[in-house]
Amino acid sequence: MKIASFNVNSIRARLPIVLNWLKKHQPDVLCLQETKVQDADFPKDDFVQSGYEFVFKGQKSYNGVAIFSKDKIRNVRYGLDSQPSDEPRLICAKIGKINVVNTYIPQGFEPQSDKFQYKLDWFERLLNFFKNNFKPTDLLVWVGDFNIAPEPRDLYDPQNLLGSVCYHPDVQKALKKVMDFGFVDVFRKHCDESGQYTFWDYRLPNAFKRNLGWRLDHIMATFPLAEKSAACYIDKEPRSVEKPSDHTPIVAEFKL
DNA sequence: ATGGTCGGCAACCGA
Repeated sequence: MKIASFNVNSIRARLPIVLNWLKKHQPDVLCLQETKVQDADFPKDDFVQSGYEFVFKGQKSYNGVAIFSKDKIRNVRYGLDSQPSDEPRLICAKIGKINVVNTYIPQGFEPQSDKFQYKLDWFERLLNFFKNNFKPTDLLVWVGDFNIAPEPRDLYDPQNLLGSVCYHPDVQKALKKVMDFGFVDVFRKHCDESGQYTFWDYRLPNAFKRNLGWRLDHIMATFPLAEKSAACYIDKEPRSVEKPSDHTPIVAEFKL
């Protein structure tokens, strides 16, 4: 079972990249974030030949999530179970034996803002979502753009960037509380190296070339599922084509 | 070298 997560920064702008990536890697499940399209305009027709079924929830301009799967997608739910439910930020579904939760967590703008508090609250509401709907013993995978680099080795300049919205003590605490539900960072189970990033800011000149990045996209699994993980890696190849997303896919393989 | 991020969507917002 190969499952991947990719913040595409507009599914329409990234159509060829996503189609090629599916064809080449043949993941069982691909979770997307920042599709940036309302449901009526989702490019369904471009995926009918792909061999995948898919579910999605979006809005005009911002946010938006989708799940592609070879296997049947069951028990689909959108959004948190508290208000505001933020449907374009969370899809939950069951695929095979696995429960999949795909999240696009709020970025937080800046630490002294309402949006930052909203981000912190979002982690807390997500923890309640997990508590209400799952047990730590379930086969559950939580993936997506979390907008947090968990540790110093997960961003290019931890000393100078400490306190920014995606590398902030309050967000680290918020993430840890959710992890304490019973999640394992699958990437870190398989790789100790620093400099392994999934995001490079467009605004920083030659950020990718200089590897000035952040590890913001994650695959977390409950212990019984993490035990079955065989590999986890970041695929930087989609950064080498024309018009790349600012993020790149992360992939995990499970022996089920 | 006379530039200097993207995408959406139509003036700026969000990342």
